[in-house]
Amino acid sequence: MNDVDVRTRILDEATRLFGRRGYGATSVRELAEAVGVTKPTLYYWFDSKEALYLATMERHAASFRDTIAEAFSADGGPVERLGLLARLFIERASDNPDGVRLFLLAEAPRDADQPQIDLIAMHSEALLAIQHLLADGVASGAFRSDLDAMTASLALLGALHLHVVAHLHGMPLAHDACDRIIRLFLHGVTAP
Amino acid sequence: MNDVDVRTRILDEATRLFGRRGYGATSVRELAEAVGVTKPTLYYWFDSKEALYLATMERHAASFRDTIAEAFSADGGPVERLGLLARLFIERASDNPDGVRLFLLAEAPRDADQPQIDLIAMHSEALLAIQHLLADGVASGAFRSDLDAMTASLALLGALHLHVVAHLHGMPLAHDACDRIIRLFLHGVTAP
Amino acid sequence: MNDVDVRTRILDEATRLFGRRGYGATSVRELAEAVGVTKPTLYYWFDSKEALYLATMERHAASFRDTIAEAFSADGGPVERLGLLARLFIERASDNPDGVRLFLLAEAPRDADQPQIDLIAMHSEALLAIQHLLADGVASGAFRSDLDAMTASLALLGALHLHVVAHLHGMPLAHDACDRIIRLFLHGVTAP
Amino acid sequence: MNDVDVRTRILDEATRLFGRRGYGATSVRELAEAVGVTKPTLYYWFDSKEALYLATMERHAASFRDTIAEAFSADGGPVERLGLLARLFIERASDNPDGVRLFLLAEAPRDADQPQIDLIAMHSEALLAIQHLLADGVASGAFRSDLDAMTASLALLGALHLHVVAHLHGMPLAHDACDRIIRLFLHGVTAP
DNA sequence: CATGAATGAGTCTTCATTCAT
DNA sequence: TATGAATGAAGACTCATTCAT
Repeated sequence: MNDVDVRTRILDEATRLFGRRGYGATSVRELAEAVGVTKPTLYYWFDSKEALYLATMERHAASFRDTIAEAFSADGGPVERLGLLARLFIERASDNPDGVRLFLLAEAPRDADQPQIDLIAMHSEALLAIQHLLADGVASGAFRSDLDAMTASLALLGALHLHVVAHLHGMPLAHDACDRIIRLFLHGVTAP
Repeated sequence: MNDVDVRTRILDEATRLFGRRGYGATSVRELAEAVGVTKPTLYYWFDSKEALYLATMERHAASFRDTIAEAFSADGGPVERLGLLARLFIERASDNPDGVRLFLLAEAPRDADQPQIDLIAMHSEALLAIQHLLADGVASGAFRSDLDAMTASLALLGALHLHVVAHLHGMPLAHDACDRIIRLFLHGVTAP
Repeated sequence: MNDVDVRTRILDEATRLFGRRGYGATSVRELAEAVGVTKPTLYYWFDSKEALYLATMERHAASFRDTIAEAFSADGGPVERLGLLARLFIERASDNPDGVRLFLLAEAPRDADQPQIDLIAMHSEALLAIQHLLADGVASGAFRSDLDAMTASLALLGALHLHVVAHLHGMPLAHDACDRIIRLFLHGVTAP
Repeated sequence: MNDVDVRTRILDEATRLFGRRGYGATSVRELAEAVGVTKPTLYYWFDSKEALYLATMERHAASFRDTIAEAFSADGGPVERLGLLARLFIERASDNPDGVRLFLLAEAPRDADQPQIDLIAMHSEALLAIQHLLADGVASGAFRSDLDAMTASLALLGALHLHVVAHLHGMPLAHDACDRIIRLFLHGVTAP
């Protein structure tokens, strides 16, 4: 039907459906129908539903890691790079809502039949990057010296995260939303 | 078996299981076995699996609303009440991990068989409360006058949220974590 | 449909179908249709296809054990009791061809998905009984003193077994077939 | 991989797997993997799974027929040739357990999807040979004149058969097991 | 000769739900 | 109130087989 190769089309549909319905609520039949192939074809390319799920997650985890790495290794001071990271985070997430939903639905600790994927484990790369940038900023005197890097990194990532989630739920995102978040992160709410 | 009434025991187990496995992955049989009753008994108390799910969600949404209201209507200035809200948010979430997971797994937009429950809709009460507190603070001159309440409320709630999630994933939570979050929220990371 | 209880009807059909097609070639769907119930009903009574198979085997193994015990504990000398055992063996087998086929198809050592049931293990009760009777006969002077009980018991049981198998394949069985087998077993083929 | 031609390797593996799992429980995929070829290759050499099964059976039936013919046409009197037949029967069966199992699993009358192969039909060559030898013995005065050839042939073959089956199930076989069987067959169990 | 890729029909099993008691 | 027994529909997965290359 399509020109893209079958494996990729399967992964694309898996992202979409797992992201919308969740792992348990997405049936292999639905997946196959959505791709336009038969179930055995799907099993020809992936060993099991679980293997397909993990492959889907891994594909997006990799792209997420790239985004982080890109911002982290960019030129500029800590402030600029934090801004870039925020911008990229929100941009990529907005461009790829299915991928985001995929990880949102995997967010909770779970057991039994849903394969173990850890949003926090995945986010921890971003957390580490942010913590590094913060440390750089403290070293350069840009950030307060008593800064608690863990709290701050969780706060920034949480802020970005919830903005994306709200956006996915229909809230419009101002064109300068990132700037606002970063500005808040830098200066807080207190009146000068 | 237990002395608590059946309906409550069903709701408790539903919270636990829906929160751990998700809606789709939790079977009515498992639920009945976990409660120690037969399936028809379960259907005697709740019309359907979906009705049980909604009741479970509602019970925790109500308790969440109470928490927010409690903080909102407390005595003290905006800063103190923000601090109280943060403390209560994290306290109650830590005390009730199953309830938190229940909403985490429902976080994504979905269709088909999972009943519509909206984390953002639920959080929006907290968002509104925070925005009110922020507006009070702006009015009283405690917060900067150009404060963007939406951004700030999402940022604070996101920061709290991610702390809780990280905690659920095993990260230890410092006894003064809330204070740190609030302090950061008030003053930002920039060196004075 | 029938008056007999469902569990028994399932076991009856399972004997028939497993005995005719073998374990692997008999589908749960076929079984359910043959019984006149739905598949879930079948799973209500038995945990799995394998559990049903084992229960079916056990039911007939028990009846086989009873037959052996009946002959073994009858009155009379070794010769008479051997004759009775032979007669019962062939009678019961002829009356219950499905049960016999069930064990015939299970005869080979197998692995993987077919549950382990051992024709020899089952026959070994008969072998032991025969060996006891032979030992009694040797003690009483009826049988030759240098008799090899293992060889003789395998020979007698094998002779009976093959007669039954041939009968199941359509060979008519003379009314005095048992007598002939026993007579041959007692005196051999050599001319006096 | 091997030097033997593909067709033969396929037949060898088919003997092994059909003999261990049975026809229905052996999948074409397993067969292909065991041989080390792809499924289409297997279909290049054999028209279908059933055709492969029949070819496998036929190969061993032929070797069985040869064994019988060899004993039957040997030199010596009826007694010697009966002994030879017994020895060859047990020898060849012990040397080729997979082939024996192949026929054991096919032993039961069946319908539907398992191709019709008849252990009795196959054994009947041996039965006829034995009956001929017995008739020779009666004619020569070696065997009793009122001998029932059918009963005796089934008895001898059954005795041999069960010894082989027991051996396949792990029972050790005495080096002179054949002699003991034949001696018993000739003289019976009765004390002289 | 051999294969990578695909399929329609089937496998065993579990689902949420119901009904007579 | 509660249950033992049952069901239609669907679950994930595998079957023997084919076809273009």
